[in-house]
Amino acid sequence: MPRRTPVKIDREGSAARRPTIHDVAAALGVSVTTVSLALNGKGTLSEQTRERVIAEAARIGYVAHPMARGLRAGRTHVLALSIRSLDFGGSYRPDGVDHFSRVAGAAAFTALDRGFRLMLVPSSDEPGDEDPRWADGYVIEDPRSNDPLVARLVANGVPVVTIGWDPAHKTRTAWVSNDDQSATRQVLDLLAERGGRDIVFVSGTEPNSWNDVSRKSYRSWAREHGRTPRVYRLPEEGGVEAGAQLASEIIGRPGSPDAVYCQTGRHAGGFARRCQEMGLDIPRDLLIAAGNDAEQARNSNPPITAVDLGAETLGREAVELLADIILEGSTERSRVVSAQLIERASTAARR
Amino acid sequence: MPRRTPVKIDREGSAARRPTIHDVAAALGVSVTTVSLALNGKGTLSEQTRERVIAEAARIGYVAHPMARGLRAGRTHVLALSIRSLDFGGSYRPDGVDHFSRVAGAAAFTALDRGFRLMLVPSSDEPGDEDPRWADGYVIEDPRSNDPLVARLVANGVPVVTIGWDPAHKTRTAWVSNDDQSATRQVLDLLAERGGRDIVFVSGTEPNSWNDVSRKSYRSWAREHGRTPRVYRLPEEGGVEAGAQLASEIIGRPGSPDAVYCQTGRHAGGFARRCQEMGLDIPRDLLIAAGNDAEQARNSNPPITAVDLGAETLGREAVELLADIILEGSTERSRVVSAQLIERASTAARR
DNA sequence: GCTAACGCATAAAACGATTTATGACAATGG
DNA sequence: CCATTGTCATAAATCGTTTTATGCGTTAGC
Repeated sequence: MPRRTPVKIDREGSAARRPTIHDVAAALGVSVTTVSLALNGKGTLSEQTRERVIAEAARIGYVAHPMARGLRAGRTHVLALSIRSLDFGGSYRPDGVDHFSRVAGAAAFTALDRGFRLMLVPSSDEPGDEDPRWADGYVIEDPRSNDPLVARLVANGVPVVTIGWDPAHKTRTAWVSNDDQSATRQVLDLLAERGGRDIVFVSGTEPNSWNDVSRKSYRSWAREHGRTPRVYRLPEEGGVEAGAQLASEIIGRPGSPDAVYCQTGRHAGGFARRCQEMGLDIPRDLLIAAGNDAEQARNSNPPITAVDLGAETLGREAVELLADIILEGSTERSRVVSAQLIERASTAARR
Repeated sequence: MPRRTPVKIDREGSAARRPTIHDVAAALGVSVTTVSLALNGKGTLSEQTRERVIAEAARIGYVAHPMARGLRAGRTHVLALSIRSLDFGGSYRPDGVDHFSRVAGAAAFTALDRGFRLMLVPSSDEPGDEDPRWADGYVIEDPRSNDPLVARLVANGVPVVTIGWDPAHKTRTAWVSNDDQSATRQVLDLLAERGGRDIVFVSGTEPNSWNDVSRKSYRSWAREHGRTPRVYRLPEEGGVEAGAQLASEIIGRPGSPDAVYCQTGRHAGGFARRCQEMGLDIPRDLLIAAGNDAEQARNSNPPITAVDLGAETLGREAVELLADIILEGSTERSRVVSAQLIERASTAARR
């Protein structure tokens, strides 16, 4: 006996009832098992039956109920994206939003391409937020060192891909990242080539791999080139103001540098502006470069040389990798995305 | 007979089995019905029983399986966000990303506060993309005129809140928006007050309410003030370049304006830069203002006066409104979010 | 003392798919 | 002619909830 006679009394309500697998089965006079098997390419069915089912399903616009499918099969076809650096101590941080949105946008599109939808999970560090029944896998952007969210997910056996890695546990998850070391050296080489003698490095304070690796690379580069490393650390949240503040403190004093490399674009923007207000000419008196290509770098005057981390590529590759792991059981562990050094007027050759 | 003896043989697999409603029921020796009723605040249960259930659920960390709940109750506890202006003709547009990300970020956080999660739905205009079984409601940012996605959703009886409204059907959905008319007039008043005689208006080409209303407001303002309206329309995708291009075409020619109001921040940034390259001083020779507070406005030199549309507020209010409609059956139709005029050096009084 | 009402809890039927185990029938082999 | 094998399809169990309809004692009403 069929479980329900399919639609005699059609509800008049506003929300139209979508066709179910039973409707397809009934229309063809086959069982729901057959329909499911045909649509999922499983079981042993004659090619002819399979085609008939597929055609009929398309005709009446049948799409499996996502919740029903998720419940039974344990696959939600949802990927979760957690932007760690966006949320800190529970409060929303509107800065740094440029990079985030590019990653999220690209990730969302890529997910769709691979048959997933992307869910935003602002990471509140509260247990329960990472419920594995919601998503088939997680992308975590800029995990912090010893990230608790990552730890819980991994412990629960949920596939995770990080963008950048947890500095305390590089091997715990698959990851996608730039080659931050070579990017850093490339920038420093450029600054040196353009006449930078005393190059100061300004880093952020978040304990993520981008900050870590870049800082280490700067130190070793300085050592190799017989220069004394000078590193400052500015909180990312400080933004443009923090950069300006630092400039006030070190420019025009004894030991004032002739070149600055700020990892954070906003810091670079603020630093540059303050220097100009103090009467310096960029690039004549001071070379300046930024470690990410934020709007502040592009739109400063003069525009600031910057590293384009390829936010879109990072987002896309992270999702691709995650999809490969989930769908194909890939054991790939990491992908390196190439960063692009964009030379602008702030490091132009001095005439 | 209980449906299943709860966990004797614990699977050794990696993915830990989460406790179900049956586990809670068994631990207390009550029925699953009781547990469900207690947890959802329904039915007639003694206060004592209710509390015992709640306590036990908390103790073992029970959280309802989202898919099971979604299937049975028809509520997914998911809100979908579609950024119409981000996707056009199937290709991802990285520009305009600043506003998008702020809206999305704020929306995601607000959704969590109201017990929802936010799903990103890049709107490909393909039927099926808007499957109402995925989300309890939709937020649609900057719908186009006669937006097909909006139409399908409304036809299916899905709750929709738009940010800005569909110019062809303002009453079809609930919406959240700035008061674009008063914002426009405020900017124009400022420009006039600072000595702008010949004020040109530069609009975008997307058929959304922001563009529509602002343009109309400019026209009526001009009429009221006895000035001849001059409107240019630049594609949003053109970005900074388009703005610069336009400046080349109209500045320094006969009828060259002494003030410009570009709706799009990127257009304003490009326009300003090109003017300076042509030897003009801002604000002495030309006043300039932008209709949204993009990075390009903030970081130009001099910084450009701009309208802060309050992206975070728009995202937050849209979700709040949608949640009120879904959760409380609210019949509220619209909320107006106040925009902030931010005066900067580009419209400073001329000495 | 009998019925009605009430308070509290539950059994069982959905929701819409996937998966497992099984069956019907035709063809093949000895 | 019976047993074996293979092909194709299906019935029924299951995933974990919510909801509907029902039951069982106890108290109240007359």
